[in-house]
Amino acid sequence: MTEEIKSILTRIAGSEAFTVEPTPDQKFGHYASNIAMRLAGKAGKAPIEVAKDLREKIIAIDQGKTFEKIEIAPPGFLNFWFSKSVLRREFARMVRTGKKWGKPVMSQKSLVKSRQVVVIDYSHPNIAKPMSVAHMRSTIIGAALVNIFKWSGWKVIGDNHLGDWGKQFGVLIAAYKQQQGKSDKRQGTISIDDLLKLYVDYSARMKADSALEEVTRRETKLLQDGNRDNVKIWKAFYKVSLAEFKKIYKILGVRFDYYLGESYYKAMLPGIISDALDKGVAVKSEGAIVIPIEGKAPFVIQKSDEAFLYATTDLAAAKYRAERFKPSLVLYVVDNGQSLHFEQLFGAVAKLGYGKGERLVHVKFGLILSEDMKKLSTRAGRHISLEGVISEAIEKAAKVVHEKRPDLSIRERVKIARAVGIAALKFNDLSQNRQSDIAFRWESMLSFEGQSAPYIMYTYTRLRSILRKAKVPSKWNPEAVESEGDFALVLLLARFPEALEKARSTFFPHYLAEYLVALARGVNRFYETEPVLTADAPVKAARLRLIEAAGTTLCNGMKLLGITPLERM
RNA sequence: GCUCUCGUCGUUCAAUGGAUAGGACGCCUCCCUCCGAAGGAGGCGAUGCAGGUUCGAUUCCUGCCGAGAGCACCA
Repeated sequence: MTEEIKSILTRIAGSEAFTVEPTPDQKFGHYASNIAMRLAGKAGKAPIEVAKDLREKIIAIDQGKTFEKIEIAPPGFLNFWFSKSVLRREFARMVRTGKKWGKPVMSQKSLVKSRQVVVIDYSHPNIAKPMSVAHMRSTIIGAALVNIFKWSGWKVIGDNHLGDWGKQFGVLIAAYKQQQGKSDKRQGTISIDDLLKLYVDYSARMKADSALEEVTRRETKLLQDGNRDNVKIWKAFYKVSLAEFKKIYKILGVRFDYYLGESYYKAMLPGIISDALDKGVAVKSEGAIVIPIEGKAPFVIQKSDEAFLYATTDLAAAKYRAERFKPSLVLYVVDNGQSLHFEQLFGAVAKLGYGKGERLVHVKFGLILSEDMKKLSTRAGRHISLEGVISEAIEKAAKVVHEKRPDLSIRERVKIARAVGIAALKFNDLSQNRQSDIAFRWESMLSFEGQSAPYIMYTYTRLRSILRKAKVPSKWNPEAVESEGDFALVLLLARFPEALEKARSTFFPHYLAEYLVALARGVNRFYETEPVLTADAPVKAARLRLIEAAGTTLCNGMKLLGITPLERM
């Protein structure tokens, strides 16, 4: 509907930059434009005068077909009210589109031809460490972006770039070997928690004893050179960890197309170095090999002991992805703290000419901080396990469900608690601007009221409940919608495609989350004031259709954010 | 020291140049005779400080105060 206004304004005023947006208040109309204020400066006229002029021209062209009313508000806003016939047409279009409401319309042919490819690199936990709440953000934000891009018609490659290579394994292998040496207990099954303990203990001792640091460096190099013992130990750690991660992904409902971890690229690393040297992009410096980046610290791609770093791996991954997937867009869903690394990486990729024409974006997000706003870190032992958080969320949800719905079977209550707990957790993350840090607070993270996933889910179940009581008739007439409440809901539903597109193009899922909250609120208001089941037959038929459209939209929106819609709760 | 990010009701989060700064939690008042109160209606309540640009600034620029992150061989 924004487009409709934009095209009319463009026809009249040319290609001047202006905005058309939903109004902050119904009394300012349905949509408003700032075009008159934009044009006023150039025309040398008062914005109000320009607005008056535009209004006359639009009315002359439109003849009342599209707009019921156009008003001018100081200091020069043009406020538009769509005519009832346009709103009914839009409503009919939603009903016709059905479950695909919000999907961009594309013919099958143009879809195949123009289909864009995006690689989304997300989650990437470190092998041998339990996934923490910090990895959860990348996983949840990444998964939402995967869904949103897929729904928008893109070909999506979801890749889990596991941290399964590098110095941390030197630490672990050194720690592990030392422990083996001490107790002659044989290599039994090792859990991921054992690995964490090994890592934390050894790191602490390493701080006090620099000789241990040296051992670590040696073990890292041995692993990278393919030493049999070290590779064997590494493989065992890998297996244990991945099984653990997959358990959590299953609970979260997240799937990856690929698990191309850092180790996957190890054979390509020497080639990257020689390529960079051959192209004259990299130089030797202080014994290491670096790629200088203007205005920034140089990008070290080989250490002075000839070992590789994750910078090297990231370059190899960038090259590999460009060649294999030919994406037009690559998203790295990684926390803010690594901004410099990605600036360096993108600079280096450009110099090396990998993936020409593709856009690389660091989709950065804030850290999850502890309640005292300090950084959560594995090394400091302040680790909060993701599994613990998830089960606590589900437990808390279960308590509420048992209280509110003792009439349901235990089995169903368990199912509801699971869906609600996980949704609350995800939504807490997705409803916030991803770039800001968020404090780890149980109360807000597990909120079941107000601006939360359960609020949206609950709204949906109420819609479903109405639709269970009355079948949606196949015959209906959009002319039957008449009240302000009806039209307000139609307008709200009409904004879904725009909210979705904003979330997609900016890579900020919270635009979609916020929209869903607004829609849920609109729906709750709607059936507070507009009778559905008791309305006259034609109105009832139309309102049932409206309820159905709202339900579909909520359902689609929730699924995109990774929330499982429930029939009742 | 340098670079980047961020300071919004008591709390937490929105608002990337627009209208009376929006929601949620908490607190106060009211509402279950279409579905199901995990709901709805109303009230109280905020842009760190000082300048500047603009018709218009939470938003852009400068300085100060405060918080966080990063600054080549960790990931």
